[in-house]
Amino acid sequence: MKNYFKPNLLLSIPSLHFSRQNPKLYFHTNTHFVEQLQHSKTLNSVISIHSNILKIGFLTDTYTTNHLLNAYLRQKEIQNAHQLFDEMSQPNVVSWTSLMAGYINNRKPWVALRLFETMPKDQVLPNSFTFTTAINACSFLADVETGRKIHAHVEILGLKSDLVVCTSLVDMYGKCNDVVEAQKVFDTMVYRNVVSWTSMMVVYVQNALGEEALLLFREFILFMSPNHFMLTSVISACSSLGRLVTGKVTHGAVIRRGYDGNDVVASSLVDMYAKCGCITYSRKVFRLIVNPGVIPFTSMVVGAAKYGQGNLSLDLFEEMIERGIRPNDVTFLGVLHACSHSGLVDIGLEHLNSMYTKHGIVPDAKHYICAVDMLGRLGRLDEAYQLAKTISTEAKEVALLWGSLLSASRSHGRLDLTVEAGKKLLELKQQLAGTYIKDATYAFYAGDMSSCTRGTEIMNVLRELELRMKERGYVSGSKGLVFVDVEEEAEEAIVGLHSEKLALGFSLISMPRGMTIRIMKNLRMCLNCHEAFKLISDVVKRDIVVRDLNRFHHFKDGLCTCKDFW
DNA sequence: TTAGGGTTAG
Repeated sequence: MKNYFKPNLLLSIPSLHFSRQNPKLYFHTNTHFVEQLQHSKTLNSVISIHSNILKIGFLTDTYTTNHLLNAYLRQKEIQNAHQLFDEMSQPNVVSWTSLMAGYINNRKPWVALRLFETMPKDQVLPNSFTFTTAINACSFLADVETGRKIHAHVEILGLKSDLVVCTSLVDMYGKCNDVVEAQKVFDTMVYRNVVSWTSMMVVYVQNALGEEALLLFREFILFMSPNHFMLTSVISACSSLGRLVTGKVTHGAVIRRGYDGNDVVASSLVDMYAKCGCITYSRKVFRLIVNPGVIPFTSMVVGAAKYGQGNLSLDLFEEMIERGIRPNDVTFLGVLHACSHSGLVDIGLEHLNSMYTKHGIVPDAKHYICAVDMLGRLGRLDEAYQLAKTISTEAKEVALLWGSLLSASRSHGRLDLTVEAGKKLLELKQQLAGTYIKDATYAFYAGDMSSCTRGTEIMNVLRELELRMKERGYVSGSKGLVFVDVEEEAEEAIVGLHSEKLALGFSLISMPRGMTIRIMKNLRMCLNCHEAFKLISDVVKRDIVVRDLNRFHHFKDGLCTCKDFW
């Protein structure tokens, strides 16, 4: 703590006058320090105030020291804060909770949990603030087991009526993918506000239950007004469902309420329009952001890449570098995706190499898988295979990797590598066989329906759909029914439509854990859409909400202000 | 009355 003792430039009053024997002076000086700490903006100013507090002997006062502790934490000085905490004669519950929160903000939530366990041994009992902080740590760690234990204590101690504690529980269960438990907490909450409703909506969105999120929102707006946090979640739900019209309506609400200047809201809109096939709208919204940071830029880079506008994607990447915005791992996924789909393999590989050398980002399995895909598409299969063999990652990604190579080998007539990739997929399937459960994942990849457990069944239905479309004059080809997701071929088909008018109306039905089927809007022209949805829902045995695509007729470009559309 | 909850890109 040597750096605490900086020259005292602020106060030079003899310490004699500041003893507790002079309560009035003591109070005023104390208030003075607290005010200074609350307004301290730099580490130097905090150190300086700390030095003055030490001189006058106020460090024995827990209230003042807590302010000092938090001033260090605001400067991200966790080590200094912890040392100060250790030096405190009587740290109270506020000191403990502050330090715990400090560790969470410094990305060390496990230390916060350790402190939480230690507290009672130090004769300090946690309160609702401490519980919220501990639950928050579990949320960061996705540690549902510890979360459940803390939840049990919350029930025992009667903290169940605390709005903030319950909201953090909803959030924690959601981050741990336990939607049922999150919903239980939400349903039994004594009080709810816009934050708790938003938390529950986010739980749904992050667990692929966008429809439930929108239903909850419809309930919410009956008696409360949404803020920008909530509208962002609604937009996010629309993105996940491909609900363009609802997204536009929400955009209208954003503008009417004056939230369109908010970067986070704008980023969610950029993403939503891109996912709904309206890259032009994404660009419009993006260009209205005054100083776009890494997230809106990445949304745009990824969005453009996905819709085949590789050059736009790469231009945006260059622009962000020129502006001094540091890209991250997600940005590079978008860049590699763009190169892959524009045939720019060597440029893509250069970007992959530059990730670490120029930007200090270590590429992970996702980046390498993207590179394998990129090489495979262009027929550089031996390089792709050599690279693929070096990648070790989790099962889901392994399937993606070898599925992609299988598809590329097949289309380039490389029987040897087709067999190799097929073997790898088969091995994986055998490994996973024991873990399959009823109504679980239907992961299947373009050009490889054999890897889907009900692939034949699904293919039969899709063939039937195509047949019926043909009966109504539809000519099969790249336009029309697009049904296989996960792999990019599906997206290429979307790009194949080119016309924004057509791409505007595709509907995306996403189901939990992997399976997604897309139906293009022009299917409606060839086949009764409800019929198509019904057929598919029969196959997958899930309830799919049938969307009335005819509604698209009622909306033209621009914003819809129909409030009750949600 | 110093400490606690929700939003965006893969």
